[in-house]
Amino acid sequence: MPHSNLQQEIRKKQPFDSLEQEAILNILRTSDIFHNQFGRLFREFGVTPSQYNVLRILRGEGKPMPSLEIADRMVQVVPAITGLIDRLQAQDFVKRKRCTEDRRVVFIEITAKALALLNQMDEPELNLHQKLIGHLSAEELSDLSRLLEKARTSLTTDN
Amino acid sequence: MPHSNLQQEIRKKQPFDSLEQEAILNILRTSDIFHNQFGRLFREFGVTPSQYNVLRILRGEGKPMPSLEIADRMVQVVPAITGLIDRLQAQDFVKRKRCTEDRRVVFIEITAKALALLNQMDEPELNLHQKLIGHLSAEELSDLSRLLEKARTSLTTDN
DNA sequence: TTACAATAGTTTACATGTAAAATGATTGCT
DNA sequence: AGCAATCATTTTACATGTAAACTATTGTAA
Repeated sequence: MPHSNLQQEIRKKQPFDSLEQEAILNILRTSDIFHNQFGRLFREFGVTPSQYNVLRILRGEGKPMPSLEIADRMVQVVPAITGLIDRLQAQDFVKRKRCTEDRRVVFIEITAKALALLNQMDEPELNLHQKLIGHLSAEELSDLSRLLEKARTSLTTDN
Repeated sequence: MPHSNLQQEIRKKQPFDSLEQEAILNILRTSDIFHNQFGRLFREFGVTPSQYNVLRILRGEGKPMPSLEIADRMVQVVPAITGLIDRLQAQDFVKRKRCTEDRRVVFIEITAKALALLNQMDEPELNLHQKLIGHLSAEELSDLSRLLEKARTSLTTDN
């Protein structure tokens, strides 16, 4: 019989090579599944996860931001941000404003339309958070975040 | 001062709305970063993470598999598997074989060339696992896997 | 001041993930 | 036997993620 739930889920015949491999596959798989769930919710409101992410960053910042600074807060590679902003602009969710002091910089500003949409999405999103991991205790959630943050330290420090 | 490391990383001004939100963002972000790291490693060998994933599933199974069964073990939505197999076939990493009994089914078989490539990649991949989360103790890794598996139970049971 | 490096963003090319609809084959039912 | 439902897979259309190369602008140094 399989040792772990993940091993059953992916019908893996052999046990995992290591605890490290198992943990990493668990991270990737859980993320894929959750990302998919959020994608379905967001689609009902006409936006993709990445678009929603950009809008949340802009709302959180409270003022226009250079586009590369937005990209920087996402894991995202630089060139992808351009098309993302293009589509948000086409939907009237953001405006581009060339900076007068440094004409290389493009400031991105969120629109009232987008803020209204986000406002409408806040509760459904909160509900999905609860649905997905509301069954974990506060201690488990804290442990989970702590372990994931520790996992990332191998990369955030150097490299 | 920010309460969590994640809050610093994404330069979020406000604390998280909830432990649930923080945990979910930690899962998504860690996964993105790790996925990116594996992508870079795999690219050195000429394959993408998804392609590598398919080949690993085929090697693990030990015999040809229907394409939808491969898709099923990945989180992947069905239609994406077609193009994925197309490109693997173009690189001589898999062969398509129409099943004679049920002509709807296409069996996918891994080639010796792909097995040789996988063999060559085993050690580098193991090293990357170590590099990424080798600094977590065995207990931490077990806890992490256990918590992530528990997180997924909200979806694997029903829905 | 001119030459060159560094920055901010965009374009291009290609692989992927998602949904909806189409194709071809097989099964179940009358 | 005939035909609708089902199944495995593919096609199409669009948004995203990644790398490499390119443009415009700014900073720096000889």
